[in-house]
Amino acid sequence: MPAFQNAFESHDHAHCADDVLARVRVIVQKNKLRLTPVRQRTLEILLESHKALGAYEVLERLAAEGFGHQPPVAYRALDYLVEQGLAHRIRRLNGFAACMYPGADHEPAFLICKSCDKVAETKGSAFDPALNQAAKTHGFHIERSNIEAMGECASCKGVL
Amino acid sequence: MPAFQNAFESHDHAHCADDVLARVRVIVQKNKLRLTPVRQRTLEILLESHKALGAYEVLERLAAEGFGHQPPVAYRALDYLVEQGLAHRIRRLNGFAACMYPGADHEPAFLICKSCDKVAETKGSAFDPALNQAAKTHGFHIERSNIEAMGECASCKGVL
DNA sequence: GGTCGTTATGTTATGATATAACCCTTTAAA
DNA sequence: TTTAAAGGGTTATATCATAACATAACGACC
Ligand SMILES: [Zn+2]
Ligand SMILES: [Zn+2]
Ligand SMILES: [Zn+2]
Ligand SMILES: [Zn+2]
Repeated sequence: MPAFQNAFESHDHAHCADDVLARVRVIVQKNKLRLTPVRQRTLEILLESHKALGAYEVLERLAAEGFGHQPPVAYRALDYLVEQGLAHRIRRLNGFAACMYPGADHEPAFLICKSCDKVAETKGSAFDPALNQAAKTHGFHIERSNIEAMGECASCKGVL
Repeated sequence: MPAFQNAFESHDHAHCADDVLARVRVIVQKNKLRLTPVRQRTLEILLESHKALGAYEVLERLAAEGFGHQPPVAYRALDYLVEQGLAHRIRRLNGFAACMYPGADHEPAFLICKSCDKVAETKGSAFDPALNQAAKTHGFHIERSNIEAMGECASCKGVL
């Protein structure tokens, strides 16, 4: 288990990203995933920063590197990563972010800084208890939940 | 306080919607809101069902009733309702739903049935404790949070 | 009531996001 | 080595959202 990295603070991000990639490689082996060149590069691009990227931003990068130039190229790679739990979709930003806890079987939740646009993923493992309670009351079976919190990170708050 | 209505079960929805509208009227008075004809109709349209509506679906309805025919007409009315807390945006569905607890100062959370597309809003009042904890760890100040849970309602599960 | 800044509502045009449908290539299984 | 399934490229189009501008209604004030 890696040391906790605060996405909002400056840190050795190369190490931070490599660490995720190392865990991804294990999962790829274990689950016999086909992490093809486009998919691999897409994941690496997402891992370059703690910001969520739009599909078209990813596409630009891929195209510049010799992959296809059309939207489905990016969407397919991104969708695959999301399906495999290696990336998450951040609806509020119409964007995608690499999963920081691949293989950890968690309900993703995100802290999104409105000032610097960085995104931190939290590794909660279960659903919000209040949500669970509500589901029970409604007779509803939750399969997936998405939590996106908007606010401001400490670094940005300090600057203001 | 109105009786709890399970959005997924059949119920006296006319009463359910009227009840919300009654509470909206109080808020409009109290906060001196300008619930103009387009805005009022937009809210009523959202209240017709427990499904989230896309902006263009709302627009179609408004246009048919003599209001403007262009997207900004719908988006402006919807954005206003959201700003005033009378409606919520459901990012996962690219849609909007009337707030079922107007004036109740709550962090909205939604249960979305993948089969019948109905949406139930829960009246949790505070942030997810795990999310709060994560925010604390990250030195992050949460302003708003959105919780959207996908799954299946009891009615639909029974049918399958 | 008339003046005037603010808010509201309509328009046209465009931007941004996402998917459908098709074709050929690669992969891995029989 | 044949063959079905998955991948990756294309063109075209669907869907969602906003920018920019013009006119009309409102409301505070004199
Ligand atoms: Zn990092
Ligand atoms: Zn920040
Ligand atoms: Zn109802
Ligand atoms: Zn249902």
